[in-house]
Amino acid sequence: MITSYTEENYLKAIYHLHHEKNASVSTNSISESLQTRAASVTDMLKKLADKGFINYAKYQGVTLTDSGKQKAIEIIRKHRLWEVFLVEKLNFKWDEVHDLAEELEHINSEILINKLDEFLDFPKNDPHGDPIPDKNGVLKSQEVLPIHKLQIGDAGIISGVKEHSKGFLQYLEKTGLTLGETIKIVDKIDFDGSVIINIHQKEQNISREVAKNLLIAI
Amino acid sequence: MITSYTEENYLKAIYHLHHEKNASVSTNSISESLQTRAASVTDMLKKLADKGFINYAKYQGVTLTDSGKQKAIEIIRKHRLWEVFLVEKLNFKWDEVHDLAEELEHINSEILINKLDEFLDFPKNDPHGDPIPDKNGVLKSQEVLPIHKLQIGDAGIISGVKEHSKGFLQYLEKTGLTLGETIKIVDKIDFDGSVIINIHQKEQNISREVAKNLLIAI
DNA sequence: TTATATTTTTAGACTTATCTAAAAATTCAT
DNA sequence: ATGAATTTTTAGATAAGTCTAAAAATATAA
Repeated sequence: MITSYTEENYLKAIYHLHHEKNASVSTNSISESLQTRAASVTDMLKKLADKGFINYAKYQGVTLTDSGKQKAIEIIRKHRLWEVFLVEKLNFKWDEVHDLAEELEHINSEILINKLDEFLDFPKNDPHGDPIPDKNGVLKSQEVLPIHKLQIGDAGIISGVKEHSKGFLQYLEKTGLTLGETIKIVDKIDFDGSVIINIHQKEQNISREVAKNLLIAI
Repeated sequence: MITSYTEENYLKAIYHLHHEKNASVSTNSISESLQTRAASVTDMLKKLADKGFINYAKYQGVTLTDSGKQKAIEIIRKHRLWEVFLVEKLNFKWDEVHDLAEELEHINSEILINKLDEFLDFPKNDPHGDPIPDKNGVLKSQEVLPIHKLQIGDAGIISGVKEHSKGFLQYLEKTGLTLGETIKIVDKIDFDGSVIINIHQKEQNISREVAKNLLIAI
């Protein structure tokens, strides 16, 4: 079943929203995520249901069918492989690649993406630490937790972000909180939710916001 | 001025048609080249004229304005750089890359394409021998002639094709007529327009059709 | 040079993805 | 559990790019 650029963006958004809240996805949440009016979302949901990509009943929110899930994972695979290409081969910074990958992910060729995968030496994660599905759509999810869920004394490696905005990524870069660094929780401040971590043999304070969006593999 | 995917295809088509016949481009020739009805072409020509990309007067055919020419050359630059990438880095064959480049050429980022150019080490020609415009839109056209315009005794290097169809490129590949090979004209047969050339120290007969579409630098 | 053929344009319609405004369904709070 | 707030859907409209059918302009040929 052929999918348009737009349909692909809806499927991807539904996939991500489902994994954020682990529940059926509401019209409004899609509307917000795609910056599109709810009325337009409803129209598209009907279309995607007709094509068999989602389970949709009026007013009940949606879930992806198997074929919808597969499509979404294909697009995510393409997005993340292009991001690796842009950072590793073309020397883009990790905060510059999202929008470009957003366009490249819609180029439609299985051969192309598999050859790109090979050229990049079958990377397991994209520049933000997110796992890359393999050519069969298998996505191995690593055990990660946001910093604010760790206990004092816990240690681990920075291995992903929950928030992908340019601003956040640039902040992390500037303060040395980059993928692969080892950190340890020194203290958690109840008052404002901030966390004191040890990184590079020094103590560093991290705000609640950052702690919630920085993922650690233990 | 922003251009849609479709507008870009029209501009590119007009550019190529103009360089084929060296005259103003007719509605019907665009219609045929894009596989779109003439009525639709007329609509689009009005739009492109409004945007300042073409000179258009009813029934008179069109020419590109400076800004239209610039847009067209940008797209051609992107198309040809992506073709080099696909062949040199991803190991596609020269007859497999056209359709993919046709999609990739519409990805809109000057930084991306300049970084790609650098990554590929600033190639001068694409895998079919066509020259790649530089980042300022300067396109240096090499002195090339189709084989059927050469005289007996002339020699040169195969450096491009006029016809880009898969079938033709595969035929050339199979018979060893690839870019960079040196050839010499041994004889020209008036009867059927075929040409006998010397290549790899052997004589080889080439049909009129092939002779017309294989370009030699002398 | 006038009739015929060809090319190009106009007119009106369709599809996709979007919008606004208003109606309907659901959820929430008292 | 019922009235208010929120969410979702319906109805009708718009823009981009395409189409067919028919009219108008241009080119060609006797």
